Amino acid sequence: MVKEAKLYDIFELEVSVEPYNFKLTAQAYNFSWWYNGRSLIIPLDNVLVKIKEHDKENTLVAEIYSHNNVEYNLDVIVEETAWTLGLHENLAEFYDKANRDPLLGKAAEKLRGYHVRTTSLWNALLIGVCQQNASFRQGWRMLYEIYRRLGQHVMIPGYGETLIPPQPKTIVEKGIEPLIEARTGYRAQTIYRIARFLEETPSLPREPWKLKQFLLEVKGIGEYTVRLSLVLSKRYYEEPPIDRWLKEIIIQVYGVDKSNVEEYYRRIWGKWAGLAALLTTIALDAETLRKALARIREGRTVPEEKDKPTPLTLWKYF
DNA sequence: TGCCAGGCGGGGT
DNA sequence: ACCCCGCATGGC
Repeated sequence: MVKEAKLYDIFELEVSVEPYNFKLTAQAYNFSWWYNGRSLIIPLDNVLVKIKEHDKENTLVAEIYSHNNVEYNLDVIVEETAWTLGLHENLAEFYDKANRDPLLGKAAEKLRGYHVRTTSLWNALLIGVCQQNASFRQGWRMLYEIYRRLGQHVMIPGYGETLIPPQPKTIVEKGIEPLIEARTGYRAQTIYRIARFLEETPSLPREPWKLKQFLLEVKGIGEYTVRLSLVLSKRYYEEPPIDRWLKEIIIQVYGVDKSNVEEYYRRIWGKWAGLAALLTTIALDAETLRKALARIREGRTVPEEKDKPTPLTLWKYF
């Protein structure tokens, strides 16, 4: 039985940073539950926020929905929505730098204005774990199966079916079996441990570097997963998530020795390293390493039209 | 059909 | 600070 959400409130948001591209921000690494080509759904703690572009330039219109009677503070919802979309984040310096980069130069033009659309730390960790030792497509399928089985399906008028993603509490209650059924393999144990850890830890450190040390205590969370999760949930870009895939790309593109990859990458990107890493996956359609390297050699370093899911078209398939 | 994929931990040296 | 292996699963 799928519940229907009701409209509670409407507000507008001004896009005051330049560059900013709503479409790219909304569609990248998203599922059809939360993006349909026009509207973006952001599931917040108690409500669902539906956002689309206004006829007026640099303006977004947002509607607040809920499937049960909730109390909420409008100011808090507005602030959380603006944070999720990165409406106060100025990436002009990043895109200017990226324009001059041999790998990201072309993509920086096409994707200019893309911002990280943040998600909760818990969701970000889930994304990271599903990417472990799997292809992009396998990882996102796992995530899709987890959400589909354990999330709460809700109808939004004028949108269709959306989903409130499962919280750690749900995972703890239902145990690892649904995670195994979602074909997560040995990652199921890690996901379960993360859920229990977050349930049992009442307050986490605010500073990213300290938070990182906490999270690394959980068996199954390593450097890559924790860094990616901090990029996706906190916009903490200082420490780039470099996996086997990006490492080999860096070695070949910049001609650095394998022992200096991270040091080099952090030197050229500075405080934008994590964002550059993420943009690289979008630029190359998250192709597996062999194909990604071939595309770089051919100079095809911008997203292409595909008949299969890519970071920008995931929402058309799942 | 055995590899291998956007990792990780545990074990070695 | 390295190197190596096993690990669920799915796709060549």
